[in-house]
Amino acid sequence: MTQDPPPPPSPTLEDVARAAGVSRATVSRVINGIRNVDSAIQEAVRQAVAATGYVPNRAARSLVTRRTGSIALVVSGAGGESGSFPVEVLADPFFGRVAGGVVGYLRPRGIHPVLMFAETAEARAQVLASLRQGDADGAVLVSTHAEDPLPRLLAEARLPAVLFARPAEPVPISYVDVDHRAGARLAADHLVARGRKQIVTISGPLDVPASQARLAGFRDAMAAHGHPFVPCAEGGFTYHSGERAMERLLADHPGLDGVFVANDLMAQGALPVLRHHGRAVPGDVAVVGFDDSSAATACRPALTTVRHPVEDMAAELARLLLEHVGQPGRRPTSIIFEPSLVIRDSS
Amino acid sequence: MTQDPPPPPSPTLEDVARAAGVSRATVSRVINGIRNVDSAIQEAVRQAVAATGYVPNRAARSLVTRRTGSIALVVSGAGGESGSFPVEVLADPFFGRVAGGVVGYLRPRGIHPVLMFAETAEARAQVLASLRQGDADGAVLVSTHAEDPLPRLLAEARLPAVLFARPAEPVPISYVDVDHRAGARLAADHLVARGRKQIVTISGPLDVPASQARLAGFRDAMAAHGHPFVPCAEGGFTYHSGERAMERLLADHPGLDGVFVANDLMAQGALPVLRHHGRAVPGDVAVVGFDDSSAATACRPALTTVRHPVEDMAAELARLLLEHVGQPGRRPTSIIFEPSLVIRDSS
DNA sequence: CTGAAAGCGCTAACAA
DNA sequence: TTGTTAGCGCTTTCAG
Repeated sequence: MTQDPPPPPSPTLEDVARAAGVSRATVSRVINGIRNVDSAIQEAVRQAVAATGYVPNRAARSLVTRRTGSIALVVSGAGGESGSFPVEVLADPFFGRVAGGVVGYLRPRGIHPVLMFAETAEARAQVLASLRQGDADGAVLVSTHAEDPLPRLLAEARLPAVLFARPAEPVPISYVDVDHRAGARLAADHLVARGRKQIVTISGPLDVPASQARLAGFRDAMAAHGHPFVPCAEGGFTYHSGERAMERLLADHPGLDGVFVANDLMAQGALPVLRHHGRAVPGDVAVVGFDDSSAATACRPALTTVRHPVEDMAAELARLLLEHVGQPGRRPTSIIFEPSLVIRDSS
Repeated sequence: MTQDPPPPPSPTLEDVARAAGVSRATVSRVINGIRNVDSAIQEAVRQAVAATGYVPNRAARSLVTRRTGSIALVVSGAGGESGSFPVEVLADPFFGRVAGGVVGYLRPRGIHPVLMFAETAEARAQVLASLRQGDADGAVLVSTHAEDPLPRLLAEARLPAVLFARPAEPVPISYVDVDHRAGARLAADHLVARGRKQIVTISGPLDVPASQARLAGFRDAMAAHGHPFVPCAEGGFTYHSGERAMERLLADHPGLDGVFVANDLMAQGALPVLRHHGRAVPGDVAVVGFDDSSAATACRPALTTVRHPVEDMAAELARLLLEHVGQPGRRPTSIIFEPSLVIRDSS
């Protein structure tokens, strides 16, 4: 057993107060930026803080304020029985963007998110308990699947929470989302403007509201352009599902000359399949993705895609959550962002 | 201003004690699983806990135990001046695997990591302060660049911390790493066994110890096979840098028939370049990657690669950290994992 | 404008 | 085996 000298106890408010020759209360006021403190004293306190190397103790503060000052970033959804859910989710570029947006907003405010996963009933219970116990003041939720029970559970527990994307069934909870229909319309208009005649689409999983909206929006827009029927192959938002869907479409509609793929990752999978079947992109087939994720620029050719402002949305979500934490009675709000078309080389 | 009725105050130990007809201390003992409590009483307490819906208050507990019961997952390194560091890092499949491994170990133990980023001096200071004020009991550090000052800062502050990968300069801190040289040797042996004669390599950034070790290990093994000189193009572990490096190598060594790429992401970038230049893989050129990340199976053809057991390593790292948190004086340890070769279609 | 004092909910001696 | 008690470090009335 090795032993180092025990670390010196860190200074407390009391120590600072003594060094500054004032009371604990005064030091506390200065530290918390409360006005009504003589500026000479403020200065003295600041010096004492610097001299002692004082850092406020979070636990003590939380105990009295009943706030932890941190928030949870919860990834929820129906993961398989495998224990690998966290790995899969974290490797998803979409999640990375959400987390990045949340962190980007929170960090300047000195708060670090607590990462939690809720893919099983047990994990959800753990998350709920964690929040009730005060691991965080509220939660930013990202669901990977529809029908996620967690939003409702959080709302019922009256825990501050906000959602990335509209829930499948209405739940009294704030959320941000992108206008999926409008995005799909952008893609449709673009493919038609490029003179494509046999246009098909690869959708996301149809139990997800976002997938439904993208498909419906695309079909509506195509109908308005005089294409009442658009063949569709359902994918699962993964690279491999994109490959498979493209294979199916090519088999059923060999003459296709335009594809709208409901996310970039599937489009990344579709591209090699097209090439393998001798179709040049964009020469023979124009491809439009959705998201404008890192996959879009990793593709060859680089993907024309509908930009989903995920980072901005996530930042707004974090802002909303902090607002809810600050005013517990606040009514839920939803904010819808507008997508835009990013034209690259695939169409 | 909307108002809901204020939420009922959550029950405290005192409430449970009253309901069970015992003292706070006894309830505390039961909750913390301390023996020496009459089983009848234990049962009564459990019932009272269930009846009241009691959840222990973390802040109060931390205040006295001087433990938060959570750990920080810190991503460190020299990010650019852009504020997008978190987004970039989180989108990296490698980081996802590390985080997944850490979470996989921690979650069954009821602890959720706090996510922090430390790419600038300011951010590092914030991380240090955060740890000192008790946002977490210790830190798992993942550095994206060598010469990261954070490991040393943490060691000097005597904060429990562990590292993924050996630091560039020695620092008294525990870490896990893979045997990079051995992995590179595996790749060399394999390419030679496949009958390749003009073998080249794409290395990672050479200021990173891991990159140096992979390159050195590869060259040593090739030398042992009678190839004293192996051309190398330096990359930056990114998709695009892999493309560029492959272009350079092809220009300088048009006859190359085998490539060892120091990570899968760069290999994923190299593959389309080879195809574009009319080289079939593995027919004309055999390609071997490193990491066995998700990129390896997303490639076409699927990548033969050196498996880097990142998740297992990360889990071990989390275990090590908890050990250090538990015994503050504990000496640093390092654990080296063995890589293995995963043969797929690219060689 | 500043200080004194109470107490947040819990654990850990120490007594019994 | 159980209960009593003293704080952990901080914020926040309430006096002054």
